[in-house]
Amino acid sequence: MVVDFAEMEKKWQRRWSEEGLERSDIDPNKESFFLIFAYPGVTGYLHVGHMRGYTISDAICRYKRMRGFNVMFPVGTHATGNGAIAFARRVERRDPDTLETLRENGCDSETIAKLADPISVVNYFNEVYLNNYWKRFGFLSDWRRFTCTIYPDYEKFIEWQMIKLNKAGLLMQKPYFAAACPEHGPVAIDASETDLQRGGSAELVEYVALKFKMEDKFLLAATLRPETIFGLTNFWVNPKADYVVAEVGDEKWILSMAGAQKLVEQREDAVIVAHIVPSDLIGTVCIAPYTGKEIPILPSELVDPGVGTGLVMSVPSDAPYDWIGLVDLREHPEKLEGLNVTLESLAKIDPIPIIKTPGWGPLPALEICEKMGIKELSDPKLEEATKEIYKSGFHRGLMTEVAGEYAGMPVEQAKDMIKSLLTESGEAIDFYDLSEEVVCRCGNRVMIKRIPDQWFIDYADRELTDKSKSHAEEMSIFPREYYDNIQGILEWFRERACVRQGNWLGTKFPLDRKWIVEAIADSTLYPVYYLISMYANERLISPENMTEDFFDFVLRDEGGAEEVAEKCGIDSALLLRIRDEVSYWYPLSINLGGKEHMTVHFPVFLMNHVGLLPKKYWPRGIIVNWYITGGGGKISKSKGGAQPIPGAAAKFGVDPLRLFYAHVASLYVDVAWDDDKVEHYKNRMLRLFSIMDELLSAEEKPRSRIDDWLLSRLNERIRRINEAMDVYDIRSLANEVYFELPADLRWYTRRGGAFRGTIESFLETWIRMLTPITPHVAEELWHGLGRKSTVSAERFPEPREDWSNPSAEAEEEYLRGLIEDISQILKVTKITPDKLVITVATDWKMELFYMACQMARSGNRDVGVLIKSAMGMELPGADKKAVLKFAKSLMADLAKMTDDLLDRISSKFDEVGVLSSSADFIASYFGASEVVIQKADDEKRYDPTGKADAAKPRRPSIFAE
RNA sequence: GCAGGGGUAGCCAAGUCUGGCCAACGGCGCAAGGCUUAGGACCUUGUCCUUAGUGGUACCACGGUUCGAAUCCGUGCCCCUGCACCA
Repeated sequence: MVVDFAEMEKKWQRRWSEEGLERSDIDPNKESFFLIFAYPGVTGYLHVGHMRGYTISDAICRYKRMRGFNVMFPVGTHATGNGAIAFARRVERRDPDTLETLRENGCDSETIAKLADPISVVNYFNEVYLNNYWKRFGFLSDWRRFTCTIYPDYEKFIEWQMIKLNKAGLLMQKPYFAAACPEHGPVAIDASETDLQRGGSAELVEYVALKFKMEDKFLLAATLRPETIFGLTNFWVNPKADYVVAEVGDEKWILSMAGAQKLVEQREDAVIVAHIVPSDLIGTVCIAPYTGKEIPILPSELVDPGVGTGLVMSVPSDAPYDWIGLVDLREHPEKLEGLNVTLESLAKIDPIPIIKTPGWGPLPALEICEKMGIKELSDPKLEEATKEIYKSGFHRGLMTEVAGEYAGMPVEQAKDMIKSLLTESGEAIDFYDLSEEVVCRCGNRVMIKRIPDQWFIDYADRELTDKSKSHAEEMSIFPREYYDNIQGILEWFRERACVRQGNWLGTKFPLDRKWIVEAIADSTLYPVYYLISMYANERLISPENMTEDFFDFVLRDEGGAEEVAEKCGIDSALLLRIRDEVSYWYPLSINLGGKEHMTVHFPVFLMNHVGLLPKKYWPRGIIVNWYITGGGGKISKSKGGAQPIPGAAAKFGVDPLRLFYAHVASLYVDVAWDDDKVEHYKNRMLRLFSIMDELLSAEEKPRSRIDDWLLSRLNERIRRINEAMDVYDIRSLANEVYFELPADLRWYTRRGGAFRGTIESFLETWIRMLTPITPHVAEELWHGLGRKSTVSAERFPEPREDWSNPSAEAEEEYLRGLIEDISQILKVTKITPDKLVITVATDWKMELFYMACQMARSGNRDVGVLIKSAMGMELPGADKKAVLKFAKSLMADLAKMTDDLLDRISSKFDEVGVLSSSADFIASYFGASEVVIQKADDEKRYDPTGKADAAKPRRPSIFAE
């Protein structure tokens, strides 16, 4: 079968657009359904995996539309941040990978030339997403409402949001420590390294820097383990490093040059005033904070001047590096040459037990070095040893008696207490650093900078948190696990920095225009903005009209129409129209987004709604989707999927892709992309056309029992599908519609079904059900059936009483069970049957069976009672022994059955009748020339092996020869 | 570190909340047959062991609750994901 998917897609998309199916306007007679997917960030081309969530969104919306809802499904893009800037920079410096990607995606050189400008990048990709992705995939989205976070009208909306947050008391300012380049200001540290030359995976490290008194100055040692001060034995200085004196207030601090530069970023009052040579330090002593202990200063080349403050306090009991450092000096006295340190003084240094950890002796560092055979400072195992000791000591260790008032306390707890004690007494300061070297694009080293007046949104606010949590309980949140987890996430969510400076696209912060609103903060309330964007896009309102009063009125029902209209300079009728639009469509029914939004976007989306909009506008649902990946994580070339999205659409067809997304797995697991799989879905699509052809061209036969069966099955599946879609289980819909129903159809045909009326009813119903997932194919088939309407605008089937036929289904199930049994027997015996004898149980067994069913249904499954009643019954032809035996096995069977099954099995039907009318079918199925149907009590029965009496109700005995 | 998810037959993947039509949906792969005769198409049957339709063994491992467990509880082993100025 040849199907030109591309042409078919174009044809129907044009038709939908002509009919305006995608447009969403108020209709007071219909209930609204409003779904968005979390808009993508504009950072480059998307790949086929990204289309999964979007496609599911469209399928859900199409389903809802067909169920009679008035559906709103707008799309937009998120351009805030540095993604577009980074992209433009790559184009500007003609990065080969970037240029190749652009060309692969069909971007001509003229366009490429324009993409050195970030705004052009945004505009370019907005077009790509809209035309090459979303429209290409047949989405029925209201394109008039498209918006982007850097549009001037959108920015007015964000300004309003920030103003309202402030008025609601949800903004606050406090110091903050963030990565920054000394020249270019704030930079983003992330793996894509858009701002950086290297160091994208660095993390923020919070040290405590302890002050060790030395004459009139302090040595500043950064540590992660302040609780180990009790085990201090010495101090480490790198004999080759560059040290300086920094003046901080009226104190003089000594630290490495690099450390001092970091210090300057973190404290405005710090100034570097002098250099100092390491040999002036080594060999002298300093006084430890808190304990007041005097300790010697020793050399160690392992002290990295670039890490922390470039000075290290030594705790050989628990730090393998420190222990081996001492060992090293003892064994290499030449390292002490020219330094004022004697071997005798070294020999006096003994590790002090400070932490008792289960499984370890008093000096774990010595122990682990021994165990792992570490003897040299150059041994790479030192790192592992350090981690091991730290992990077990921190989680399970207790402070020993040397810790004074902290003795016996868990390390985890002592650490925090000692830290705050030292910082509060001025004996230590917080000191921030990065876990690895981070270098800005400009070549400068990125450091942690103190931002004294950072703005935050106070998501820790008690009232806001509580309201959000209780509202989340009322929402439809999928999957179930996330419904449960979101409670904890909302509780955990703290203040969040909401503005930033630097190289960044986004809205200027209205309270202080030196800031730009950060990328999560401007993407929380936006679903409601789609209800306004259309008016801005159509130039009915302009950004100047979009004042605080305007938004207050349309989003919060505040103020009088006339008065507000005058203030913001637009017509009051228009103002009312926009407000009505909001109140008709809002709240949002579903926000669908990827799993990465679970701890970031979804909570703030919810809390901003709760904090700023009236309760009637709080969102109703969230769906989280997992990804299509390439086996290892990213989409890879080996398994396919690396091609641009339009290429995939051309290769496989849009509908096969849509079916792949919907059926390959539930939304809540990651799935690897696989060309072969998609290819199979394509075949499945093609098959739909031939199925219809075959059905319609078959020679008609009169209506029979199998017609009842098919319609009843169809009806049951409709019921199941609608039930599944109540919880957005799109995979179940796909499974029933694309796999189960065709299987039913095959059985129907095989059983001789070919009644035109049934076939048309079936097709008509089935094609409607194909529409949400594979709309183009559905339209094509719908018209192939001679319908003139667009099926996308038709109603989705609902169960109908007149199709339901439980007895027809029961009969067919009985027959299929029998066929299975016969197959079993033939398989085991390897008989090719010429004659099949099927014997139905005797009447008295039937009678007993029904009675037992009645008993079981009324809750009585006791064998004794059954036997007693059986004995009292008149059962012609039955002997007591047989009755007893049968009653026992009967109750054993019934005991295992569910009520539902009991109900079904209890209804009477005529086994002999069903079998007689199917005898020909059974014969042809097995290629037998004769099928005999008989009753067990038939005197003329054919029973060469004496099996006939084994027949039970619903389980006839079988003999083959 | 903080939080969360998961281990199901050769592979992917339903089922687990609400225990019982579950030897476990569906797909893929494989085998046989059919159709057709080069099309990666389609249809049928089979695909844990055993067996005249029975029985046994199975849903990471071990233990428990129950008349009954893939499903509930406990312990252990293994894998994965997200984490805030990256959207």
